[in-house]
Amino acid sequence: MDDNKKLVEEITPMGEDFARWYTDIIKKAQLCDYSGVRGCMVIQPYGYAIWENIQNELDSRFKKTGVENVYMPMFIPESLLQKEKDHVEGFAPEVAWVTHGGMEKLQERLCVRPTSETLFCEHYSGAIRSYRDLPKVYNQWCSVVRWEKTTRPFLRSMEFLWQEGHTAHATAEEAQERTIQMLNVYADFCENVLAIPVIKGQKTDKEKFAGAKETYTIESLMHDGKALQSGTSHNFGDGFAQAFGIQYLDKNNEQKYVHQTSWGMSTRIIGAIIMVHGDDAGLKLPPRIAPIQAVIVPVAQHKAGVLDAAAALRDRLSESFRVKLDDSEKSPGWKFSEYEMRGVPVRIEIGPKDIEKNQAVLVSRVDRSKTFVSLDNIEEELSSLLDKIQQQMYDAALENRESKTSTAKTYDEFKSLIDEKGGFVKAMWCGSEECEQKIKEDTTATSRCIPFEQEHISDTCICCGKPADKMVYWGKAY
RNA sequence: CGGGAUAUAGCGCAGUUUGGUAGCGCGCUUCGUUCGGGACGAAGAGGCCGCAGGUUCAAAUCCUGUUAUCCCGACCA
Repeated sequence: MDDNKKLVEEITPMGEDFARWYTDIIKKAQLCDYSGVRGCMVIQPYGYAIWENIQNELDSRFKKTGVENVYMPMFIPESLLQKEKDHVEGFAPEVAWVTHGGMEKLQERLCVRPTSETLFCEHYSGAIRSYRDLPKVYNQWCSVVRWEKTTRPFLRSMEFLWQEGHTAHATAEEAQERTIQMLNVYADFCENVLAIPVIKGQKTDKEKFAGAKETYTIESLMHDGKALQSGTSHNFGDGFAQAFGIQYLDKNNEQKYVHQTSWGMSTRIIGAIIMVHGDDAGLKLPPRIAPIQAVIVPVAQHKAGVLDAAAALRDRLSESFRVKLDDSEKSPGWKFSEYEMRGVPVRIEIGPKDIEKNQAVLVSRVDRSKTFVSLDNIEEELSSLLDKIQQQMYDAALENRESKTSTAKTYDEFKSLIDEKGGFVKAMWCGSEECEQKIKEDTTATSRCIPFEQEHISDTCICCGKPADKMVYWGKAY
């Protein structure tokens, strides 16, 4: 076929208008819909199915590290929210308040949780008495509300789904270990399940979470060269413990404050999947997260035996894969485009000619390559094709990130790279917030992270020229 | 929260300047022919013109207000 032919007329090409491409994909793939509630989205079955797969994959990884799931209230009394000073200052501008219960004005207003540190802390302050009660390694799956000024589907909505893990430990070392452990879980999940390569590192003081001692992050790069914080893990030290009085008696009968962590990943990651992998033909889902891994499209389905063969194939493959048979009356060509647009990794065509030869056609979403495979060993063929696609998608994402990552030695070079090339720019930083602020004002780029994998680019700060020993990833971010 | 734009059938739009019977394309329903990259014909169904006020004999159209969405900034997962 002619590769230049635009199959899906409704999708704005990425190169023309990336923001529009993004919303086109979401609408056409039926991931979510707008609702009558400002800034809140209706997550549709296909989008929610992706979230359920994310939940399953993450949750099982969490549980292997000893995490237990709980559920906390969605309301936080104002007095409770205010116990930790930095935390409340960080979140106050964007919380929603409940002021009335029925007709009655409340004595104390309640905020709708923007995050649940305070609730976990209050619970821990009562539940922890002795070192024998530690560690507490809790997580909850829930939604939170932040009163955002501008919103975009998945990337920033007023209510969003996420998980938030909150732990309490006897020692600072143990808390730090847990912080990094969970960051590694997120990184492993992104790279191996979502096929999204990430940069692991630490946030600067300016960018860290309200109330945290240290914030760690995984940063990924979208197709348009903008960065997206894809997961975070915070070490709170004993700051919250002091504010909330969370103490335990250690083996020597001494009162000690606990050390805490929190970590989260949200439906925002679905935005990353779209923007890292998608192309002008639509969404492209990594096989390990795709709600439909293979769609069976019967060809000439009115002919005797075709639908039966397709249904039999579906039943067989459903034992090991997430498979859908589309036996609707749409033409095959329509179905090809439709499932391509919705990002299904593999299409399986089966028609009279195939049935005669005991075969089916596997078509990859990545490059539309066709393979004719015998029905005798189609499970093996499909399985290896899905693995291949998963790997190809990771490789392509990595290549895109590498091609959009550069190094700057002078400030002029830095500014022009940020401005013209975009992507990540690696540069040395002295550690001062003034330089960070100036860079942001000059370029709108922010520090994404101080990566664990450091490189020595030069001896001096890209901005002020003073001695610098930290290499930082900079970039424009979502 | 500032600056700009939009809201008419499920989706995409015309109609608004100059007030006068609600339109087009796609989709949807039924029947027939089709089927290996978005098939074709015929016949149908579908609207309080975002919402609330106002002006007028008459409002999708003019005036207020309001809500939602999009784009660009500032703020944020």
